[in-house]
Amino acid sequence: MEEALKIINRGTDEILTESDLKKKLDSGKQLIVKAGFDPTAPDLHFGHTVLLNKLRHFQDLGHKVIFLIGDFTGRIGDPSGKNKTRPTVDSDSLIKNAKTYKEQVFKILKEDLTEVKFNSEWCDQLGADGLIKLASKYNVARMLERDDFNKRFSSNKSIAIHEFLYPLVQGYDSVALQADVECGGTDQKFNLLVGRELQRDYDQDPQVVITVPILEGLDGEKKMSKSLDNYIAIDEEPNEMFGKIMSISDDLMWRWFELLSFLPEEEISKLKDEMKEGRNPRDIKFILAEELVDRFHKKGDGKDCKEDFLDRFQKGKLPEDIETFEIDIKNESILLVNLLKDTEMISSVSEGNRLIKQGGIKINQEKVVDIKLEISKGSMNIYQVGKRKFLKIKVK
RNA sequence: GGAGAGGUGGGUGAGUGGUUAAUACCAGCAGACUGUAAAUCUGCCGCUUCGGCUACGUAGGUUCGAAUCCUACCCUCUCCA
Repeated sequence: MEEALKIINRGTDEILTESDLKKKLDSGKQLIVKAGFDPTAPDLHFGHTVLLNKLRHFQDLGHKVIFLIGDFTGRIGDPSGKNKTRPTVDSDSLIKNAKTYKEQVFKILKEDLTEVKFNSEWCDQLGADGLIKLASKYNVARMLERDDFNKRFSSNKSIAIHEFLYPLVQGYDSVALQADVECGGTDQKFNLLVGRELQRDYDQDPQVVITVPILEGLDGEKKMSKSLDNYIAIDEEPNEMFGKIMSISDDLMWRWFELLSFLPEEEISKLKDEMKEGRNPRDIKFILAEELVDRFHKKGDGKDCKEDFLDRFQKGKLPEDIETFEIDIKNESILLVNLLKDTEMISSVSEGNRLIKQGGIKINQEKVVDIKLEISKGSMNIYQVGKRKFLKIKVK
């Protein structure tokens, strides 16, 4: 029991309320743990895993997780309302997205203790009547308690009416599922709490709300998200994943240790001490990168990536597994920049010219200096753009 | 319903008839340095068959010449009712 609480506590921001949680755990029954996900973004990234790990902890304790895809909520529209109406997710891509989710999510969650559900299942039946009834359960003053609503309201920014429906519908999900626990990011706190209120209204035992911190993305400042392109997807190539982890700042590294690593807290503070005493932060970042690559690929991959990384960036070696590309040309030779563009190593001729001027293109490890370099038919070389892009091209 | 503000390159945002492919910042990219794809520094940062071409909400118009002026339309925001 104490042990269970400790596991659940790690890495959470808040538990509301801990005494409720204790009670539920004490009851001995299998708890229903709910978490909602966006139907439009099937690419799970590290940011999502903070939450998924938390769900997994519950499963480890034998509880059941409901992975809720908010297809109905998504249909209402974009809350920030700035752009045109958000394209509605048609049922075909919905099914596809759900499938992708499943493939990825079970890298972390246990399949037999997970149920995937869509909230349209019960929301569609609500109808206008139901929605009105639901809306009557809450009031504007309380809605305005939500921080972002509050800010917008007091600074005269627009708040669309339907935005009020979001928390309500999300809360109604908890009612429909009779959730015991709901987990979400700290930015979801208000919505999660509405669930508690509504459940009480429907004579249910209110859910325990658990919030987890929001993970900062590669830039180290903004929250990790696909739209900001500062994310690492969990199905990213091992070397790519490793490299991206190595590219985070030394400061951000500690935040990631805290939120993503499974290392015991004592170990982490030991590493911090070691760095203060002069251990190279790079080596400490290696530990993090190895652990995460191992987790999302297979054990041992992390080590391979590390060796590869050292070879490439320390010793300047070429990577071992360079892809080979064959291309047919009409004439006896082709301009280097055109060749690179055709093989999509660069996106435009202008970019290529620029890279050559800056010394960013190499053929067989040798820097290219001539913008007008021609590559002749029948050649086979290793081309390098920048530090990371390699391709073996055979010109036929 | 009335009054007003504004829509500029991936983002923020200057520019109000002519060296303006468009200031600046951020992001991005390359190079140097480094025990890291950290930090820092430097450079680049529309496309091109290198002749040019296409760009400042959309469509027209004025002009030798417009992102800058005019007209219409679309969109966003603010204030009053």
